Amino acid sequence: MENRAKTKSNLIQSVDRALQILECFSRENRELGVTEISKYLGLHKSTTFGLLSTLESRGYVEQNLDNGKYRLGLKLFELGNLVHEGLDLRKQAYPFLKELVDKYQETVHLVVNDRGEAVYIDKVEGPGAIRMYSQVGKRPPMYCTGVGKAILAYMPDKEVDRILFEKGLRPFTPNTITDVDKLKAHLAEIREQGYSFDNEEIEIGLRCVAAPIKNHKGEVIAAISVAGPSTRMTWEKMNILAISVKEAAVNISRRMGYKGI
Amino acid sequence: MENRAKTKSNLIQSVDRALQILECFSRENRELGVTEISKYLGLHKSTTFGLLSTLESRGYVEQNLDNGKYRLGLKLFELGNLVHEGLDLRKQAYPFLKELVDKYQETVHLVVNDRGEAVYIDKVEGPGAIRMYSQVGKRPPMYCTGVGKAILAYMPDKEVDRILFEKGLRPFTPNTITDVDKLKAHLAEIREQGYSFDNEEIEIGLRCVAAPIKNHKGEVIAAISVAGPSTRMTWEKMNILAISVKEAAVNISRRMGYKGI
DNA sequence: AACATTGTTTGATAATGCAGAACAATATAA
DNA sequence: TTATATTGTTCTGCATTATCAAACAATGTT
Repeated sequence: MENRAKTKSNLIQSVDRALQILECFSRENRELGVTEISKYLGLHKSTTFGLLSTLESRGYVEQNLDNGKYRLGLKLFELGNLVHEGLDLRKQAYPFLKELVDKYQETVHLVVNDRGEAVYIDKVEGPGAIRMYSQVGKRPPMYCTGVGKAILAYMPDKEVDRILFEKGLRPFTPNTITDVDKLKAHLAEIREQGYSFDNEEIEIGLRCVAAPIKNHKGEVIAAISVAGPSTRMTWEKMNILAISVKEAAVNISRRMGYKGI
Repeated sequence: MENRAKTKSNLIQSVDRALQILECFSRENRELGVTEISKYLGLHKSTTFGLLSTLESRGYVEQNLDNGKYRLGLKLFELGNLVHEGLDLRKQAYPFLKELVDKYQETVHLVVNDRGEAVYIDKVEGPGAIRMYSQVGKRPPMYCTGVGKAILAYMPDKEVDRILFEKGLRPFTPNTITDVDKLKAHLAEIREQGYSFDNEEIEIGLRCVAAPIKNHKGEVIAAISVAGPSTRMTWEKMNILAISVKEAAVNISRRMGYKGI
């Protein structure tokens, strides 16, 4: 339609800083003070205060009047919900996730690719007492999770390089693949098989099987996985799961308009 | 702790505008173009573009490459989830419960609807020696308690039927409503008033006033009540309480993201 | 009672965001 | 097809605006 080739980043400083402030908050740090934030971002206290005040006036943060600290506000909840609803991938995928859980009694995840990062957008938990701990909205690493590798495997080589360089290849366990070339060979294998395993690469005792979901253009936009404790996830089960997970992923891809196999 | 008396709004223009952009999007307008937004907000096209680019660079909006339009991004989903988790009802409700106790010197309860059953999840006890005996975690009957009736009143008719059939309508006192049609008429009345009374329906000598709490979707997820011995809970006091309890419930609902009145 | 640390306010300075116009690419109309 | 309108994007100079620094007020700590 138009000239859609964005050039160099011409960002608006104050806006970028305000957004950075929002991203300071996390599960571990639900409440932060002005000084705390300004130290973290390297901004002056008064600058931070101005940004916070603006965010506050529109409900993106709110202040705890007991201690003066700030926390994320309800406006974000509202907008987040809007996004959540719009993710029709989620709607389309849900019945297939449910089916997998019912069949294998293990937790199933749905993850999307957000500019090189994976984001959990849904999960259906299995009945077992020993469960994989995960939270919707979280961003797991790409190179050492089933879903992440399933997504990486279908990316252009250049983008894979960029992501791996940016994030690094920290070893979470002895099984984590930390060598770029080894990982790339592994990704090629995944691409050929159409599914990926995570064999305790991010956490000892956790295995999963994942498969990529494609959109109408055939681009990999997401992935699903079935995850569980290694005790239950035997290799026999993993191989059976591979077929089922791949099948479910293909079905979801079709729902998203994918015309391929 | 600090000087917490904010004066005049000294907002940062560009940040405020960026936030305004986010708020342009809605269920009806999931995708908007640069020109569209700039017209709506009365900004210059290039200004809007700069703001959008900054928002995009951090994932707060994303572009539909097919038509160049923008939509809300996954970062908002991520942050919204964070807010959602932090919003546990109990934390939000507590100050309002405390306020009611301080004002009326009677025990206040917070109850959630757990798939058709009421569960006490918090209480703040009044100072009086004659107290209502209750335990957090307990599940009182729905049809003969103030909180239970406040929750029932907003359920789909079919679910009300199911619950009443499952649990039955055992008479605890001569005041217990044991007739289904009478109870349903009573629930309709509660729905109209926005609060419910318990007039010695579960125990002689115990009266209470309750009101429903709604979530962001307007669904009744919980209720609060002020309860005390009939000797102190005169009808005059009950009517005064009705207003206060309803008000507190509405305030808590807002904290839970409810946008209605 | 002295001190350190918070969030908040103010005002001077210059960096920064903004509008206008031009550009490129598409969609629509003739 | 050709012409026109409309889209998203880029560029640059000017003046508005965001920034920093320092001071303030109120609380928590020693």
